[in-house]
Amino acid sequence: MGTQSVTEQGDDPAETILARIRARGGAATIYDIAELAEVNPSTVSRALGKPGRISAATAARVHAAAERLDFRINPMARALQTGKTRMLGLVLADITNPFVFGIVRGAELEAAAAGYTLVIAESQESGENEAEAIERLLPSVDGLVLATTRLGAGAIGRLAARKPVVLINRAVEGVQSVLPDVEAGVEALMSHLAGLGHRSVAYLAGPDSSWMSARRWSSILAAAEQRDIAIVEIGPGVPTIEGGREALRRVNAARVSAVIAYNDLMALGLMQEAAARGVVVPDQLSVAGFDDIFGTELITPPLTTVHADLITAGRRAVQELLEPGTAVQIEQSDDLLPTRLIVRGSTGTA
Amino acid sequence: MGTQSVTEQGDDPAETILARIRARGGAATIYDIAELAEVNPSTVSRALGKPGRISAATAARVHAAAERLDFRINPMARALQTGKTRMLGLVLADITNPFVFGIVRGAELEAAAAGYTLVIAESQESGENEAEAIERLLPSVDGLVLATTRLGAGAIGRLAARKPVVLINRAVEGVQSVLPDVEAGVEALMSHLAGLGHRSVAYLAGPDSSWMSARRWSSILAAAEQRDIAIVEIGPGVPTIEGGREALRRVNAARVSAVIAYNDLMALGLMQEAAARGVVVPDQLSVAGFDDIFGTELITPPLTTVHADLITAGRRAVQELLEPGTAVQIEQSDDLLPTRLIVRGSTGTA
DNA sequence: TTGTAGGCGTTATCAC
DNA sequence: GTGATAACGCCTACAA
Repeated sequence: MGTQSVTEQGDDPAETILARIRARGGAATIYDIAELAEVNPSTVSRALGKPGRISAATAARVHAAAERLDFRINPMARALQTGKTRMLGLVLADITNPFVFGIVRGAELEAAAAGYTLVIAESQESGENEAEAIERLLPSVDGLVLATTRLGAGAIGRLAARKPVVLINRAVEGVQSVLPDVEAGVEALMSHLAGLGHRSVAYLAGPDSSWMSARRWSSILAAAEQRDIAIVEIGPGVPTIEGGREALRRVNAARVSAVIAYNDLMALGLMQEAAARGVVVPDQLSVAGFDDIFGTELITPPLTTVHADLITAGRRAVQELLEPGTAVQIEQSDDLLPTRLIVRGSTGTA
Repeated sequence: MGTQSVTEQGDDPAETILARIRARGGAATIYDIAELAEVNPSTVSRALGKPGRISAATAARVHAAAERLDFRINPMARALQTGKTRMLGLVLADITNPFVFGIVRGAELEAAAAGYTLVIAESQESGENEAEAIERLLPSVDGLVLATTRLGAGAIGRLAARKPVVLINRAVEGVQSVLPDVEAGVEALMSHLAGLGHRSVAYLAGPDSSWMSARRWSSILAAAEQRDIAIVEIGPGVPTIEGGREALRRVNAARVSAVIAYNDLMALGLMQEAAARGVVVPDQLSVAGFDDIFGTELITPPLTTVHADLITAGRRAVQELLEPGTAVQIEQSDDLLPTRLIVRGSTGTA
C-alpha cells in the first residue's frame, strides 16, 4: 500500500527529519544523519571524519544522508572536544598600511587552502591594544601570526609558550619567524647608491619598538662602513607618510645626497614633502625605501625600493603554524625570503 | 598547627589547583574556580556572566578566584551552549584593493569594541570562491558583512535567511545594506565638470557583476542628461589599475574631454597609461574616480575623486549586524553615508 | 566494522 | 541566592 500511494504525504523519512530540524531552528547534527542512515552517531562521526575506518556501504549511506540533510559540522562542538578550533589569528599594527595587504592575502590563501579560518586583529600601533587583542583571540585560535608586533621579546616568548606563534619581520630567541633577506637587499641598494656616486647617506629610522628598523639600520651601517660611505641615522619616526614628511627637515639638515627610509610609506612622505618644498628628487636628493608597497609606482618619480615578497611571507607564516619546521629559526640565514632591489626614478647620480 | 607552619608546602589551595591545571595542560575552567571559591560551578557562571544576580560577597570570592587562576572563558564551550559564537565574518572580493582598508579597519574597530572577533575571507573576485568561503565560515559566525560581493541577489537573499547579513555597496530587496550617497557625489562631480566646460564625458564601467558600477552609471547618466552633457559608457572593465590602463585607448577613441572611472584604481591606471602615451592630464583629458583611496594623492596630478567614508561604512555594517535597525534598508534615501567631492589636479578646463 | 558511554566547558532549568 | 542536573554537538576509548 505505502509503496503504491505515491501522493502520500510525510512518508519520506528524510522529509520528516528535515521538518524537525527546521522546527528546532537549527542545523542538522550527526544524530539526524544517524537516524536517517540507520546507524549509530559514532559511526557517522567516523564515516565523515576518517576515510577507511568504515565499510564502504555504510559510508555511502552516511554520506548520502549528510548530503540530503545539508549537514555542516559544528566547528564549536568539534573544537570543544578536540581542543582545536581550526582558526588562526593574524595580528597587525595597522591594517591601513599597504605593507600588510600582501601578508593578509598570503595568510588567508594558505589558511583557506588548509581549511582554516583567519581571524584578524589590529593594534593601531599600540602595544597595549595588541596585548589586549591577543588575549581576546587567544582562546579561539590554534596559533598566531604576529606581523610587525610592538610587543617585547619577553611577552612574545611567554605567548609562544602558550600557543604556537610565528613572527613576521621580527626575531625572538626560540620563536619561529619569517624574515626577509635584509642583508642582500641592503647590499644591492648600497652598491646601487655607491655606483651613483653617493658618499654621504642618511637612514630614516622607524619606531623605536620596531625590530626591523634596527635590523635594517645595522645592515646599512655595515654596508656603508665597508664602502667607506658616510652614514647617519635620523629618527626615530612614525612609520607613515606623515612621519616621512616630518623628517625632511632633518634630512636636509644632514646634507646628505641620498636617504634610505625605514619603509616605503616614510619614503613616500619624504618625497611629497620634498616636492612641496622644491627639493628635486633625485637631482638634489635620492630617496629609497623598503617593501615595494602599492603606491611606489604611482608617485613621480617612482620610488626605488627593496622589494619583499609579502604574500609569500604570509603564506610561510601560516605554513609554519600548521606544520612546524617549514619556516626558519632566528639567524639561520638560509631560508630567508628573497629580496630584490627595484630601481626606479627616485635614485640618481649624486 | 596548619595555620602556624607558614613554611609548609602545598597548603595553598590555589597552588594545588593551579598545579592540577598545569598538569592537564589546559586552562582553568569554572569548575576550578568553583572549587577554589567553594561554590557551585553554576554560581561561578552566573557571577561571571550576569551582574546583580549573585550576592556581593560570593561574587567577590568568585572573581578573586578567577583572577588567581588566570581564568579565560572558553568561547567554544559557550558557543556550543548558547549558539552564539561572538564572531563576525567579513567577506571581501580583493584584500589588496586599498578600497577595502577602511572597511576592514572600521569593521574591526566596531567588532572589537563590542567584544566580537572579526574573521576575514577573500573571494579573489570570483563568485565561486566567495560562495565557498561563505559556506566555510558560516557555521562559525553570528553574522556576515559582504563588501563588494559578486553573488547574485538570489544567493544573497537565501543567505540572509540563514544568518544576519549586511551588505556594503550593494542593495538587495529585504537585506540590510550600508550605502554611500551616490547621487550627491555624482551631482557634485558633474557640476564640477560642467563648470570646467566639459560637454562630453565618458564613464569607465567596472565589472558587470558590480552593483555599484551600475548604480554610479545610472546616476551619472541622469546628471548628464539634466545638464545636457554628452555621456557614453565604456566597459565593462576589470576594477584594477591594469583595467584602467587597458581602457585608455577606448577612452581616447571616444573623443571626450573628461572621464569618470568606476573607482580610483581604474582612474589611477588610466592616468598612468595616459602619462605613458603622452596624453596630458588634465589639459587633454580630465580624470575623476570614486572612493578616495590611498594613492590618489600620490600620483601627479593628484586625483579628483568622490570621497566615501569607508571606515564609517565598516563600522555601520557591524553595528547593524549587532543591533539591527541602525543601518538602512534599500533606497531609504536618508541615512546614506555622506559623500563629498575632493577636487584635486586631475580635472581641469575642457 | 559498529555500538555504548562518557566527557569537553559552558549555560539554562529546575529545585531548594 | 545558590545548588544540582541536563543539555549543546561532537569525538573517542572501550566493548562487542
